[in-house]
Amino acid sequence: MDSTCVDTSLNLNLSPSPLPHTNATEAEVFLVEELHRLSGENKRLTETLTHMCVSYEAMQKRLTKLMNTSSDCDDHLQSRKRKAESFENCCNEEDSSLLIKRPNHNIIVNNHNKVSKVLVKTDASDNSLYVMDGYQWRKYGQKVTRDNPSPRAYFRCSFAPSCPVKKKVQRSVEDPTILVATYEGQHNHGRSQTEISLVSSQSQLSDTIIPPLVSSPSCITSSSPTTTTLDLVKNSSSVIDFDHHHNTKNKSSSLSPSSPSSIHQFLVQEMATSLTSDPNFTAALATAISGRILRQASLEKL
DNA sequence: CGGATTTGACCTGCGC
DNA sequence: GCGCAGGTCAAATCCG
Repeated sequence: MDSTCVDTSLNLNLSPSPLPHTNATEAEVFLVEELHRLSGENKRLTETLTHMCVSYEAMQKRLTKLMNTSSDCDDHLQSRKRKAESFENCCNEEDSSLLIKRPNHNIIVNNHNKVSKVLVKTDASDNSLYVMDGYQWRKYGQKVTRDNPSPRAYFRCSFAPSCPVKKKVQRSVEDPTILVATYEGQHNHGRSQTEISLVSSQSQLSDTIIPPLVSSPSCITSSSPTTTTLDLVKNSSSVIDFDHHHNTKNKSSSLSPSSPSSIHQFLVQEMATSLTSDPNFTAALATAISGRILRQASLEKL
């Protein structure tokens, strides 16, 4: 991760420069103060980013460790019964899978088996078994299982049979307001615009997770160590699109929905969330964007 | 009318 | 071999 960490320091030379004029004008004083302020802000952002890089590295190490030990979990998949037990164990023991927590949902990913589990908190009044995750699903069955009074719904990706992904949704025994969605396989296609719109509205309403989509965390980092705010803006656009997906088609984005890592996807989302919830970052982003727009407008005037 | 959902029947694998 | 339970199929039904 070190290689992908962004050095956002502006390397601003704040030492008193040998100005040609002996008396600094008011504008120059203002500019120096502004530079100081931006430098401080940039420092804070750099620290935040460094902290996130460290966290990511720790998670990456843990994931590697877990994947090495997941072969034990494979042995449990020999029989259906044991498979079910194994999955329950995976839900209960953090050591057998990666558990990622968010306010309204958790994701438990067993990468080795390409099975992931998403816990979605729903309203108590909501009896549906539908988890809006950005993909289009076709329900092909429902069954009441022995260990859970609530029925389990079976979904196939609507792109089947070309897309092999299946999903099972069942309410949690412990907490019926929690929907447990189990994903098997990985999508070999992206999401349609309508699906993206659904995600957008859904994420605003109930903060539902978007599962096995994929991206590399490097997409929010810069290849240039001297990249400044504008590059950050450029690179983060796809991340923000991932979260909000308004009306922009993002086919050329570095985010490839069919890449194979839901964990990376989630980490990107986490980073995007952290960044966009940081008032300093959003302020800097707004400044950069508005500055760019103003510059463009002034260039067009000329 | 076509696509999506529902739901009972059927299939399959496992444990005894 | 039988029963059980999870998973899938497909006809019926619903809905826009």
